[in-house]
Amino acid sequence: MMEPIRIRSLANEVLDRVVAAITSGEFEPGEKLSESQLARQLGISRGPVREALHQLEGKLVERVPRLGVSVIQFDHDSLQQLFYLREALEGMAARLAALNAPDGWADEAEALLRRHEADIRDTGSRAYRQRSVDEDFHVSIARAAGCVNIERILLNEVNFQLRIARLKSSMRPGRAEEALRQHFEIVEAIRARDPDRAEAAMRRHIASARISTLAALDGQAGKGGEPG
Amino acid sequence: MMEPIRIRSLANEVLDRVVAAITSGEFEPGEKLSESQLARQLGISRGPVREALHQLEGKLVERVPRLGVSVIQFDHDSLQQLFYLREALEGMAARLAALNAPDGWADEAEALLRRHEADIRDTGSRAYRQRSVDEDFHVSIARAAGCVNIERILLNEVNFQLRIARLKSSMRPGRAEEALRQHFEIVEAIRARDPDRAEAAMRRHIASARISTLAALDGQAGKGGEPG
DNA sequence: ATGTTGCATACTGCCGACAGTTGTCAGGTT
DNA sequence: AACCTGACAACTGTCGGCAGTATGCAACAT
Repeated sequence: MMEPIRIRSLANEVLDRVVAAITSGEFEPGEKLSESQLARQLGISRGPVREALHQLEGKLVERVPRLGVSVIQFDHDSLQQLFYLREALEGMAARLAALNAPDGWADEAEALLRRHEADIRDTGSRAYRQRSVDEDFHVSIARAAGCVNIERILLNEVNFQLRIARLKSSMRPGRAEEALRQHFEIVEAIRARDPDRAEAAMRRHIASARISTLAALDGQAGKGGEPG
Repeated sequence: MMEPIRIRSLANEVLDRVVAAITSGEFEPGEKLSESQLARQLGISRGPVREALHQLEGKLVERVPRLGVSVIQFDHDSLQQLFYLREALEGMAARLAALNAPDGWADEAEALLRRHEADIRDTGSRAYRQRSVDEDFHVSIARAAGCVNIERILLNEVNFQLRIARLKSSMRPGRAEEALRQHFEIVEAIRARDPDRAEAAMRRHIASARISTLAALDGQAGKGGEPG
């Protein structure tokens, strides 16, 4: 098969690596990232590194003029705001998916959820796989909505920040099953072509995820304690 | 008053100029922007120009690897999607504003709307001033919401694209008055601290703006005709 | 006439280097 | 001992230049 050759610039490569490093916890929140140092470590010039870091500004890193960039930090407020943003965007995505999703979409999504269901039943370790499936589900809805703006923001901003947040807060027992039920509700509303119900179901889902995640974060924050 | 000195890099300066040039129609949609040419015209190196264009990627310009950037084009679909994005984000912003806005906010917003009302009554030319006031109103709500994520996206993505769209479609007679009434409804809902009503009012407002704008665009498209 | 090949031009992606600025720390001062 | 001072190191912002690639055009083959 003659697949088209993917053109990957160095800046793109650096972008992927930095995103992976931050979302995997290799770079800690608040850590300062030096253009020069990264360039030396990667064996390339500062130009592509600079480009990649600029593309992540406001998403995964913060910039201070003449001082450089540092990995964003998450406090209670900014995490709450991230969930509000998700509720708005993914709610609208679910609404548009109910209107625009292709006919076979609901069946495929349901198959995905069945696999997810089996995963939860089989293995007690619900850590990574479940999160990956969960991401796939939400990404699938964003694609089905057919709105490139929303899809881009969810992919390049929300998901990245969400992965950082997930590094810190573990899931509460029972939350996976609850989320799965809500996912089924969303798919059914989209299958029924009911935009109001689809948006409402998605917003309930995100809202309960917000409450659960913030509670988990607060519990861990109390356990870990803060310096000072 | 000791205002903080704004540190402006060349890249920032270029960013502002390019945004102004695109949103004022100096660069037409689809026009190719050459890094080298812009750098020569501005009398600087290609570095800052490159940076600025990268920051506008996906917002005001499109990039094709090894080919460069060109000003984004708006068809019916992408404009509709822009309004869906607005409806989601600004609806949530209105909801959060109803919850978080400081006490004096509603009075200030109402004063802004009164000035807007006077403008509409006094002058028949509702072109620029009205649009500026309209922008101020929506920006004010985004700020009052206290959600930096939503505020940033509205400011750096939605508003820019909206200005391009406004270059092409003129307002229908009576639309300004309708929009003003809807603005008052939104402010009243926020003053009453009623998040459901605030979000619903804002979404009705954006939805009617969407219908009006798309109708105006289609009418002009039929008049102008398309090549081919 | 149509399609292919080769070349000239302009541009993007990338690099190494320089100026100005910021943070740090030794050394001296009060 | 605490504070100020000045130099050193590292980094960001910017620049000019080089290699590889895409566009347009002319010459050639079919």
